[in-house]
Amino acid sequence: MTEDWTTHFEGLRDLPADEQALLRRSAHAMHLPAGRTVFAPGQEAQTFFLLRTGTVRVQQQTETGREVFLYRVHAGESCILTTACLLSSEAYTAEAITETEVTAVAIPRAGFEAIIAGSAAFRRLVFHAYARRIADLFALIDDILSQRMDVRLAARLLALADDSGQVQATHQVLAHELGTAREVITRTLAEFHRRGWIAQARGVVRLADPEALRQLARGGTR
Amino acid sequence: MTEDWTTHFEGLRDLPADEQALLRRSAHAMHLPAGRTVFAPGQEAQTFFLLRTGTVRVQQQTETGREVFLYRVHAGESCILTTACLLSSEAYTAEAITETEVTAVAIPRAGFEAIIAGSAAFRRLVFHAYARRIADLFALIDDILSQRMDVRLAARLLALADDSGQVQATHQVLAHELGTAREVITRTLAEFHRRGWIAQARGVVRLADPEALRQLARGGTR
DNA sequence: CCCGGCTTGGTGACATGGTCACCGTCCGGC
DNA sequence: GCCGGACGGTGACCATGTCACCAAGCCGGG
Repeated sequence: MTEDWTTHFEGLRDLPADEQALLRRSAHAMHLPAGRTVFAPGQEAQTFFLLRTGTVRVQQQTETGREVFLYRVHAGESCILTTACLLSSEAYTAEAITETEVTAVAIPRAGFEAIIAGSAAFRRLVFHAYARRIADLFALIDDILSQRMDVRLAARLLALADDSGQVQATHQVLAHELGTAREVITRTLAEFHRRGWIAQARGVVRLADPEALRQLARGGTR
Repeated sequence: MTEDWTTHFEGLRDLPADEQALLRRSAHAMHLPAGRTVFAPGQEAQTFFLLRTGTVRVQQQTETGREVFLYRVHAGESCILTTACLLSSEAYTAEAITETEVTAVAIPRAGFEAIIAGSAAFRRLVFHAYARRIADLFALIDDILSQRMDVRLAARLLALADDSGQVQATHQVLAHELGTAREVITRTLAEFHRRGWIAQARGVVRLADPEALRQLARGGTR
């Protein structure tokens, strides 16, 4: 790894030269295809990751076999579950799967601990991510408890829509994202359709009245 | 603070003398009565806490005004939300309330950062707690999504029972702990009673058949 | 081209949980 | 003893989750 990848990560650019050198000595590049399992429940964390391109989905299996979407790791971020497991020497409780092709910087356990100890800036980078994700998790709990699938679905449709106002996703995928059943999505979309807010085709939802959806997502008024 | 309180915390006892001295210079004792707010949403974290005695309840308000119980901080522990907010300079998103009389060690922001930077053992103490709590949060999400109030209630009753198999709690309190409504608790307890698993009195639940409850809590078989 | 299997979506029946409204009972303070 | 508030019980109703089953489109093999 000869390239100076540290410049790709905000917060690492301004590191003192010796700390950047420490990073570069420990790290190596990683490349994964889409759909690959990054870690699975029960494994011990051995490597710290900084994502350069692509996205990774982190989800948990409940005892009843359901999959709960926890969060998504984007480019420039690290995975807090990995951080947690590395620092506490506990096994993973969730699984991570690449959603797209992924390139990342990998730092083995020993190197990670050395850098955490030696670099205040690196600590800040890691724990800022940590704190933000904790807030995300709280928001997720909030979201789950607030029920109201119509509100949650409206918000998710708006978030997933492309520039032309289309969402490329099957009911099944949407259900999975929101942690609910396909039938519920089907029913809720049917209701949206009755109101003229969306048009549907196989695997596609077209937002006909984004403003109405936005109002539902914001206000929660039905 | 002349007393050597560092011996009260596992993981701090074996600290090098200079790091212990650093700790003692920064810290001061705190004492709070029961029912006091420790922090509230929107506040900036200014002080790190290590709990010596008592318990603190951390909960979040949803937009709909509901309170979600997140976790409890026990003696010997620290509050991860505080750690997160201190390290990332973000405001609290939840509130903390003392459940009992509480004594704690308080370390102001500047001192905290100095110790984090200077002491590997202290880092380990803080981040172990951090990782464990993340796992707790995942378990909480799991718990919420698994539905089945009877299973969750059975588990909570067993956890809250004293030596004589009694739980001192009103239906309202139990509902609050599990993030549900009082009526649901009433209904579920009535069902447990019908099966002879518990006996009820005002403000008290006596576990008549803990084994049956344990089996429900474990197996999930109704 | 047809066939069969798979994916996607639609639907009704039912169980559970959350919410609302209202009531009876118990307890402690005055 | 009276009264207000806390506590518990109950029925009605709605939203969601689950199950079972079906229909329509898509695709690849023969």
